[in-house]
Amino acid sequence: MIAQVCINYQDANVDKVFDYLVPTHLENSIEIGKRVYVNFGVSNRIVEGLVVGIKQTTDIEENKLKNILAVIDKFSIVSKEQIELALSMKNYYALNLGEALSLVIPPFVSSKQIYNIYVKKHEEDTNLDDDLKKLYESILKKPVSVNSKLVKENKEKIVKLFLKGLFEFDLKNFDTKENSEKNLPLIEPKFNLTEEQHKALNSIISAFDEGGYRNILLFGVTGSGKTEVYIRAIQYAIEKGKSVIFMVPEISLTPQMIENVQNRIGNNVLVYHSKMKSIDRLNSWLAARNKEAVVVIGPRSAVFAPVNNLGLIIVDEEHEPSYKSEKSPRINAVEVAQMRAKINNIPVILGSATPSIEHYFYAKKGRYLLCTLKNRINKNLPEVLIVDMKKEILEGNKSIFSRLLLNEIEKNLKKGEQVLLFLNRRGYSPIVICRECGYVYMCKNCSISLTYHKEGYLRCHYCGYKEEYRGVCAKCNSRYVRQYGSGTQKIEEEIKMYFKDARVLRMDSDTTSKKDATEQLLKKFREKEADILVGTQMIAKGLHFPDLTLVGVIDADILLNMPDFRSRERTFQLLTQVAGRSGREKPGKVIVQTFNPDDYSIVFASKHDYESFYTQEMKLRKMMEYPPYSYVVNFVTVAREQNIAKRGIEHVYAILKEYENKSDMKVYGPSENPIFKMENQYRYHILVKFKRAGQMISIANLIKERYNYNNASLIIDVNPLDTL
DNA sequence: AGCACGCCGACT
DNA sequence: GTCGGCGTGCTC
Repeated sequence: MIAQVCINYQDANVDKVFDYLVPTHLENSIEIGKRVYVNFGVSNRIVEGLVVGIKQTTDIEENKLKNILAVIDKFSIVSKEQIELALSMKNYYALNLGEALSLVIPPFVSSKQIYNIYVKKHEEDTNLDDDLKKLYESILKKPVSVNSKLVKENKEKIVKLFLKGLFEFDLKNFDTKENSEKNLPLIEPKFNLTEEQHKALNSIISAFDEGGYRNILLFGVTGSGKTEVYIRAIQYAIEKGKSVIFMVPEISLTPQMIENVQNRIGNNVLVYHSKMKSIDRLNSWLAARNKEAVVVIGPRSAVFAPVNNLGLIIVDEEHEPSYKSEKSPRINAVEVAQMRAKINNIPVILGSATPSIEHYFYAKKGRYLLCTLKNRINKNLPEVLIVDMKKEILEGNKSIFSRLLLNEIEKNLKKGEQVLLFLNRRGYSPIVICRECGYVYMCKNCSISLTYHKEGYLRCHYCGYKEEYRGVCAKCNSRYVRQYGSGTQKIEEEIKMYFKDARVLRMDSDTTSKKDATEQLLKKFREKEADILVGTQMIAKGLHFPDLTLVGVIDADILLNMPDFRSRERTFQLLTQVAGRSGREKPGKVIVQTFNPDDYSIVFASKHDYESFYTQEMKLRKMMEYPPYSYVVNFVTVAREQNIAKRGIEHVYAILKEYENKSDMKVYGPSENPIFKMENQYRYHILVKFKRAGQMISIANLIKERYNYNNASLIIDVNPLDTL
């Protein structure tokens, strides 16, 4: 028997699978997904590896083949399917094998309280040296975790005992939640599906019954009842004994959704996300693995849940950027969901009110199945008014608020209805400048201006650097220092000046950093203890307030002016989303303030016209050869010294040049990154557009393999959402 | 990651 | 002549 082992799976550099001979006494305990000890390299040092495959024969010469020394996990910590998924990710994102595997390895493996070293079975005459015996007895009495002091100080002895087959890793014995599960009665809805919902559900069900990998784009405007379609699809799958993974962009903003699903599906609903207590997370992990058919609901990481009999994946708000990881490995959970669906031969539902351009394109082309929900179930869409802020200024209004917005706020306050003011920028003002010498306060770690916070400090919104604000220019000592632009703090302050009696709440990452703060704020607003809610991105999504009838978008241009080809798509999506907060139960209004009142993303968002936006945007994408007309990879080199980062990108460029004529690609750069310096590291990048996905993957992997300038690290971002 | 191999400069 | 710098490549 031969085991295929990934060496040091957390580690980056041994990026290969190695064959090892399984000695007969280990044949019963070895399994895919368990970790093992093996000899590695010329000096035969003992390293940990993960079994990723088992086979009967090998091409490796007999004298080179080494033995598995010990199997160290009692049960396999990753499934065969998860390993397959990791291999798909490795290929698509040009990752190291180790990086890819670490995504599917459960976090409890390194948890102190949960995963421990145990004595496998106690034998009296173990025939051990005195100090080994001492350690053995100690662990026999009290099992220890990998991170414990005892293990760290006795690394070699522990390994020796493992090699003797005396130890194994296992879960700590604790009460599983099984008994405390409440058997609440299921709540059945009082309403029937609309015709559109029926049609969508039927398409989903027949795709499910047919089997096979299939993408279904569920394009439903806000309030058209997508959730109900999801729930019925989940019910259907569960009845057929299949599990479902239900992905949501952010768990903290979807408590109603979770509650909804739990009320309808019952005990087999598992929540799974990284902010859970590790014991709760383990419970979900175990249940996912042990139960026949479950629903796992969670954000990005839920796509890796170890469920059995996976029959359906649902991605809600498929267009949300939070599905993409900003850190390496830069995976996109939507793409990973597709990979997993493909592996399992099952359908994946992508739901959105504003589908990503690429996905809608594929749906229109027939590559995806398209289901549309056009009608809002109860009410009509809010009326959206655009205010040209250039005109406001020309006509003498220099305030942040347009006259129209102020008027409408006043009306709302009189009626006792609520207002939401949206500005995608926190802090007081994003720029502090000396009017004497022109100095702009910059972060000392990043090429980013510091944002003034009214608590009296300046903060970098990229690395978190903070310094005291003294009101004196750091360059010329002038007192003529001014703050420019506005963030949510300023909006809050100014709106209180205009409406002295209004009760104003602010919700941004500064006011929600404490635990439960988000819930508290939303509860206050829901119970009408406040009239106006000022906030960033986080108030744009999913919230439902019956008395909220006015939404003001203070500055619609922030996203629009990002140096990125998706800026219009983002703007359209965000405007549509935030507009959807208004008038959910009564007629509502939305006022959009902008300096670009004619930009099609703003115009079509105000008309709730996705189709026209799509058509217009596609013209641009085609002309500029952006996705879906190309596949984009961003290569970034990062180093503490500028010229080292530069040299790094030149290496990448040299390799790219070799392939430029052999494949259908266009190379842009090298150039400095839009944010050149970040967290004290300089960054250069090259953007490459490929005509074919296959070529993108092979070139990205080639660059990864051949890039060997170790002074500057290389980030490969496949399908980047932005290039900052 | 380690470790060996190998191909050049500065030394007893 | 050889000792050792670290660039390159391999580890089942």
